Amino acid sequence: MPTSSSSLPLPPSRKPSRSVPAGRNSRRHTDPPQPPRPRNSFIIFRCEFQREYSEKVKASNRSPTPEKMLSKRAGVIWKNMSLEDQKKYRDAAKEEAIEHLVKYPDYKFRPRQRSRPKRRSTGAVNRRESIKSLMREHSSGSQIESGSECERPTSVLSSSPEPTTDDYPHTLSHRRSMSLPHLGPYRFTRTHFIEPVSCASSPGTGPHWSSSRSSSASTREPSPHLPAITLRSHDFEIDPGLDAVPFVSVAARSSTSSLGEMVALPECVSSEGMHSIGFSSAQTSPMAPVHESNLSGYFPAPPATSVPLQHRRHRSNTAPSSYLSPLAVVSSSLGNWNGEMTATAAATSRPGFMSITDTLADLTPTATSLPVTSHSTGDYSYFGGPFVSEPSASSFLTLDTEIDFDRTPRRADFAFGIQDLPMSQPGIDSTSYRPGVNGAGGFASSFGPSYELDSYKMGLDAHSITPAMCDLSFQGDHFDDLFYMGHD
DNA sequence: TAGAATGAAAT
DNA sequence: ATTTCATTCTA
Repeated sequence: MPTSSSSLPLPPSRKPSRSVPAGRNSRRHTDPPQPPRPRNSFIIFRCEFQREYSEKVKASNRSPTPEKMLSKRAGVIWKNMSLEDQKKYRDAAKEEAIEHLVKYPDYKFRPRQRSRPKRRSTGAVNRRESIKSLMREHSSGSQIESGSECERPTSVLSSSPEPTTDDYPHTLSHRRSMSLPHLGPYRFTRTHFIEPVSCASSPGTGPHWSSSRSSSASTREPSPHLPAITLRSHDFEIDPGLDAVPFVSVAARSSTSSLGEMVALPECVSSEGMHSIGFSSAQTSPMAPVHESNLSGYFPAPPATSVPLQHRRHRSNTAPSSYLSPLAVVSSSLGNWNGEMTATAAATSRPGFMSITDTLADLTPTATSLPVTSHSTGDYSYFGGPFVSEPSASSFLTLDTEIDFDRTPRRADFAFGIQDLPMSQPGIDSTSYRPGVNGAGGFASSFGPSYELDSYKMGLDAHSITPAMCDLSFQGDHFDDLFYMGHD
């Protein structure tokens, strides 16, 4: 096939500003820099789409940046695109692949292996065993024993002409989680309790792609005969599928957020930069929410005034963030950790708590088993009852907060002074929760002292982990999960 | 520097 | 079955 048919007018600025494409996963910075992978059809489309989009935005006076990123919308459009149109991009991708093959005959895709060892999904791990392993992991502190996640040097085949550079330092000293403080502010990583060891980023495997024409990949010419991307007006809307999105920005990605602060209801939050409540209709111009920069979360609309949440797309989650109760934290933690992603939407059972991440929401909510059901405020009755929703119902809720949901809450994560309180106090339990009157900081007085602990306990209960002892004495650094022994 | 999208390739 | 990484841009 003749490659060009270059009759179609190319957008003049063919070359994006990208000279070093380098995504964060890019292998560009590896020792012997490797050529990037050939783009797949969607990626090609996305590039075009983005270009088109920004042009349109520039031309018209649409909102500058309705979304942080266009990937999602590109995905929607891609899905709605006719197959023939898609095929054009697939062809383009194929072309690029061939080009790539010609250009880098020795290229081989070598994804780094940085994830933790996969869980036996069918393993049906005994809960007790799971707990023990949890204990092991925790008790080992920041040490991680298994070196299995090191990049295997084996990928350098013997066909490599040069002596392999793969004398890997098998040191585990360099961990990927350098940036992840153990005690500090939450970070959300979708790994698990313990950050995986990805050994010493040594990319090694030093083959040898003929480096003579190294940068040519960055001057990649998009295929000229791609179908024009037509952007319709709704492509500029905040969320075409969402008629009205009331959103509440709850505070505080402040790095100092403790769980205690996080449980604060938005209504309670009053410190500076803490919250804003607003309603935005996607039909109207996407006017900024009250504090755009602070917008961090979407509340589901109150049932009366909003669309049912049925039509949420699976992958759709623009919605920034939310804070979870400790209950949710522990639940999701245990869920993940168990390998059986039993998300609990328990957080939604409390007024003001937002839901679980979209990922978790994809899973079967188990909130019905949780004792926290009676906190309807009327305002957000959505949150009032047990959150039995279809999987997609809350999928627009996401959390990109700094919570590491895969980590068991530690002492430092809880509000000041909470660790000194007994586990249960008469009259003060999790159900005595009321929206605080003291604002965000007033955790103890607002929510009852044992709230978080109870919450934590309930999280465990929800997973049929019953406390052998309810003595949550804080020994060491984190909650003594060891006191909770599973039974089954 | 993470993360949003889909898909190809690898594990 | 699950992960990485192609791209780009923002916060």
